[in-house]
Amino acid sequence: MNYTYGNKEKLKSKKLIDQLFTEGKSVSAYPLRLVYLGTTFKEDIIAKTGVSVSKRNFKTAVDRNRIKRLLREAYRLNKSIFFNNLTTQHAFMILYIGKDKPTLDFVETKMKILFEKFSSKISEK
RNA sequence: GCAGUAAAUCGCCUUAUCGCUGUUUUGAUUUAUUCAAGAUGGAGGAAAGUCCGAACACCGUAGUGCAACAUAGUGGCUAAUAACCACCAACCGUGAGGUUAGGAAAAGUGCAACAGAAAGUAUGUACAGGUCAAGCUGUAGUGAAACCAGGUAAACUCUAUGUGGUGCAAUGUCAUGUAAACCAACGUUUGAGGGCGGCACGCUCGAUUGUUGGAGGGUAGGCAGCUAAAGUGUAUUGGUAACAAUGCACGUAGAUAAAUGAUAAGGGCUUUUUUAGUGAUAAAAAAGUACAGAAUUCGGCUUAUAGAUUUACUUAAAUA
RNA sequence: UGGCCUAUGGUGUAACUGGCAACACGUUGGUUUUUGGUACCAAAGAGUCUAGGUUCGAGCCCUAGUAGGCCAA
Repeated sequence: MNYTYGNKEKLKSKKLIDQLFTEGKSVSAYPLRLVYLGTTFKEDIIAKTGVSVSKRNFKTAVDRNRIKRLLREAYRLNKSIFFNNLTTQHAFMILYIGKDKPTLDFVETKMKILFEKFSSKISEK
């Protein structure tokens, strides 16, 4: 089992992010929302993932950092389950849409629901 | 004891598991960095607001005049400031103390609603005094201000002093692209047009050229800048103080869709309740544990902040 | 990171050089109409984003904050 979430797996290219938001599709499980796009990149990994929280809903940087850390933590601990069946490379962006501060348990359960929705949607096609 | 004033300090801790990131050592490799293992660093008193002042970088070494902006008691301190320190003055407070944009109204211009006879182009109501006569004198009345006039400069202005501009998205460099390329019109060595100050003069570059339109090609990532600094702590000396000098010790974050975390357990601290005790206090339970996240770097200021600690000082009324 | 702007009834805007905060739409009530709309008449509704200061007096001047918005490769 691999619980790491290193620099290579983070979504950092501005170009790719722009492409993701213009061409990507999304699924949501409130208060989370996943934007995804099948692409290819050089590194030998299956997915690049980023995380985002709106400044509109959380004014202070401390709250935003806290939520982004929780999202990353939930992704890190569960990603091996999510990508068992995934064969092609993808870019992901996870957005937090809610307005209340969550706990880790809450985020984990929601994220599991979110990726179940995603994988069922992928396998339909 | 209660209440208050001033200054200063701290602002959660420990362990376990799983992670993130900088530096470095060893090993492996596809020779480009990547991977593995080890070692060792990793948010604040405000990191915030961006209100002042600098360092540093570039633009034309940035001259003169006008304009614009800022500051305004005296002295000191500093790299520098509008910050800081001391003193004087005015105002507030019983007091310890606090606040101050605190130059000039005999250079000029303006402003003063309502009320009032009159707010300067000066003028006259009532009562009393007074006179040949007279606002000639006093008081009252209106108002923030009323009779040899004053007020207002956080109104224009004057005086003194100061300010070249733009900011790390500065700037350099590598990569990509046949790209200051190509087409059309107009202008141009008789100087077009530009050079990042608001204007003028002056200065300077200038034919591999300027403006407008058309039709297009790329980049939007990497590296440097980047963290050793007017550095931090401490002691002594000088100074009322801000601060300065000297000695000793330490070597202290560098991310870039943006690291510095998550979870669990335990312990502090505060408040409330219950129980025991004459009481100081002890035990148990519950709740709370703030404001807030580096982004080129420093010195100040301002604002937010649960709670805790220390030192010096004050006493009008009220209580013991 | 750096720079700039705005805030006035429920909504959109005025308020000159500091001197009684105004207008339209909307709201409420009345008249007209068989009823509703239209039209006409009347009324209520703010103390100017917050806190200080200057001034006799502040929406206006000054300082600090709050909220919202804009620009820059």
